[in-house]
Amino acid sequence: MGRPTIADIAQRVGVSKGAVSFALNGRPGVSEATRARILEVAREMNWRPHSAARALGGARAEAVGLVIARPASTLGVEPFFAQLLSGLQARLSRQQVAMHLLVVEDSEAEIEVYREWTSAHRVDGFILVDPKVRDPRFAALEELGVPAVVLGGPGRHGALASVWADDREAMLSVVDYLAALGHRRVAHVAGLPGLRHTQRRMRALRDSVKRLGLVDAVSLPTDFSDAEGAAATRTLLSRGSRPTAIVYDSDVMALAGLGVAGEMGVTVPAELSIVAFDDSVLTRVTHPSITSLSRDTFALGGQVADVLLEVIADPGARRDLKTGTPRLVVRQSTAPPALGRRTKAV
Amino acid sequence: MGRPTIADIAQRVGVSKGAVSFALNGRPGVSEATRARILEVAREMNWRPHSAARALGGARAEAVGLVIARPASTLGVEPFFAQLLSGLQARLSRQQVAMHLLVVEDSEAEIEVYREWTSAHRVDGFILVDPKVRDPRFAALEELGVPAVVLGGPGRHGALASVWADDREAMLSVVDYLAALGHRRVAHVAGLPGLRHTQRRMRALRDSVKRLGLVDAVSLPTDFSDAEGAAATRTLLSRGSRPTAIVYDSDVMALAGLGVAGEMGVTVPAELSIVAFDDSVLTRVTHPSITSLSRDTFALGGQVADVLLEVIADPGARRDLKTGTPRLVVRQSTAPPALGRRTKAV
DNA sequence: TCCCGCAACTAGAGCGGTTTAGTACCGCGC
DNA sequence: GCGCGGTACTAAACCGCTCTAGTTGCGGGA
Repeated sequence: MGRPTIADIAQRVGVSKGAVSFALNGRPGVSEATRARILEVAREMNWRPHSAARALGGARAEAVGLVIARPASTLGVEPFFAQLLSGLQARLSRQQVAMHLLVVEDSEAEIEVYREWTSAHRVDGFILVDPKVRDPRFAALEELGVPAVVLGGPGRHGALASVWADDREAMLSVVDYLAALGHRRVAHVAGLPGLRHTQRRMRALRDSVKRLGLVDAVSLPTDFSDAEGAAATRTLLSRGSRPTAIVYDSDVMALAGLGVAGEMGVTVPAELSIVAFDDSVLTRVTHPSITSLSRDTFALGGQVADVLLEVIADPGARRDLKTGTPRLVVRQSTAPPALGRRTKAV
Repeated sequence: MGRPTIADIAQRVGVSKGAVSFALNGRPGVSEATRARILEVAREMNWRPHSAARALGGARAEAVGLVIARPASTLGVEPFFAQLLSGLQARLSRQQVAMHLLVVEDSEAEIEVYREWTSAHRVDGFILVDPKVRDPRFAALEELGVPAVVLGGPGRHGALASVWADDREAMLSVVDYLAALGHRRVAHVAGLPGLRHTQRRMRALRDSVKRLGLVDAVSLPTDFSDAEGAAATRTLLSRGSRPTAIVYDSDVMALAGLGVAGEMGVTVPAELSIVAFDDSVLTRVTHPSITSLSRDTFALGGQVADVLLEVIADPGARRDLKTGTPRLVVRQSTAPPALGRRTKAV
C-alpha cells in the first residue's frame, strides 16, 4: 500500500471519512473517545495530510512566493538578499509557512509566474522586491487579488501592502554628515537606475546641493556589481576635480571602491571619505572599516513576513509599515577632507 | 466567475472536459481543428492549470525542496549559501522548476518536513546539504523513496545521488603549499565539528603533520560565524608558539581573522599567512587580498540541480558527481614565514 | 408518553484536473 | 451489406480531502 489516506484510517477505525477529517482537524462532530482512537490510528499508520488535496478544496497553501527578476548570478554577491531571505525564513518557518522561490528573466516573466502560482493555489501571497519606476507588477497583482507586500519606498503601489524605509531621509543624513565634515564634492555610486529607491537617493542628493552649498554632486548608476562599482570609482577618481567623498549604494560596491582607492594611491579617509548604503559583515572587517548606513536587514525580512502573513489572514487589511530609517554608523572611512589636496594627485 | 476551469472551456467550446484536457496537453484524441479552437478559447479565458488538481492525479509538482537546519540568522552571513542558491536557481528556473525553501531547527524537524512534503506531493525531490557524521537523514530519505541529491563528500550516503568535491585533497594542497613556503606551524579554524567535510579537512591536516614535518597543526572548530572565527584567531595568536599560517574554513572567518591580526599588530603576510577555504568577492577586495581555495559555487549549484533533475526524471539512476577539486588562488595574504619572529610579539 | 433538541456520526457532493472505458461515425475491403 | 479498424469524441471514475445536509439515538422537559 502506498501512503495511507483518511479513507484507510476510516476503514480501520470503523467510522466514516468525515469523522476522520473532523477528528484530525480538531473540529467538533466527534466524541473525545473517537477522536483519540482516530488520532492513535493515524499516528500508527504514519498518516500525513496531502496538501494538494486540501488546496483543491480551497485551503491555504501554507507557502508564500518570492519571484526575483535579476540575473541569478548576482544574487549570491549581494549580502542584502541573503540577509533578507534569512529574516523572512526566520519568521515564516515559525508558522510552518514555506517559501516558493524562483528567479526569472524580467518583470513580464515575473507577472506570468504570479498568474500561474495564484491560479494554482500554490502560494497564499507574494513578496514583491525591487519596485521600479513604472512598475507593471503592482497592477498585475492587484488584478489577481492575491495578498502581497511590496518591499520598497512609500506610496505608488496602489492597494498593496508595503514595508519601506525612508531612503530620502537616509541619504540626506549621509550628505548632511559629510557636509558637516567639510566635504563639498560628494559623489554617489548608485544602483540600477530603474529602481525606485535608486531614483529617490539620487534625487535626495541633488536636492542637497543648494541647501548645503555643495560644489559637485554627481550620481553614477551601476548594476550593483563590484566590477561596476570599481569602474565608477575609477572614473570619479580620475577626474580633474576629484570628489572628496563617495557614497555607495551597496556595501559590495563600497568595498570595491576602497580597493580602487588603494590601487590608485588615494588614502582613505585622508583624501577620500567612503560611505556604504548598506551594512553587513563586509563593512566591519575591512581596514579601514567603512562608515555605513546600517539597517537590520534580517529584521526587515521578519517585518515583511509579518505584514504578509497579516494581509493573508485578513485580505481587507491594508498595511504600510515604515521601518526605522537606517542609522549612520561612523567607522574609519570618513574624515574631514584634506585641505588643499582636492585636485588630481595620481 | 472565479478562475476558469477546463469545465468552463469545455462548455464554451461545446466539447467534454476530457477533450479539453487532451487538447491542452498536446496528446492525441482530438482533431487539429478542435484542438485549435480549444487552445484559442483557453487563451481567451486566460486559463491556467491548477497544479494542486494535477498533483492529486499524481503529476509532477515541478518543484524541488531545500530544507536547511541552521539558525536562519547565519544564512545571510555566508556567501556560500547565497551563491549555491543562485546556481540552483539558474539551472532550475530554466526548466520552470521552482524551489521550496524552509529553514528548520534541527535534523529531526528536517526529516519531518521531508515526510510532509513528500506525502503531499509538494516537491519532486530534495537537495540535502550539510551532511553530518552520523546522519539520520539519509535513511529517512531512502525510506521515503523520494529522489534526492546529497551535496557533500564521497560515499556513505546509501543509495542517494551525490555531488561532491574532494575536501581532503583540497586541504592537502593548501598545506603542501604552506609547507613549501616554509611554514611549520599551521593552524586551522574549522567549521561546525559535526559536519562531514569539517572532519575530513581536520583529518587531512592531521595526516600531513608527519609527511611534511610540521611542528604544530591544530584545528579549532567554530560555528562558521565571524565572531567565532575572530575568537579562534585571537586564541591562536595569543599562544606562546604562535602559528605562522592559519587556514580558515570559510571566507567570512578568514576576513574576521585578518581583522584580528590587524588589531593585534600582527602583519599579514609577513608574520602570518592566511588562507580561506572558500572564495567570493570578500577575499578579492580586502587588503591584503586573501589567498583562497576557489571553487565556483554558482556552478556547483547548477551541477546539483542537474543531478537532481536527472534523478527525478529517472529514479533508477544513481549518480555520484565529483566536481573539480577547489584550486588554490594565491593572493597577497600568503608568504614565507618571517624567520626568527615566530614567537610572541604582542 | 411523546416530542424536541442536541451530540455524534454518515453519505456523498465537490474541488479541477487526468485517464479509462465506451460510443458514434467513417471509410474500406470483401 | 457487413464487419473491421481507426479516429474523434463523451461519460464518468478517480486522486485525497473538506464540508454540508442528512440520519440516528438518546436524554430531558412538558
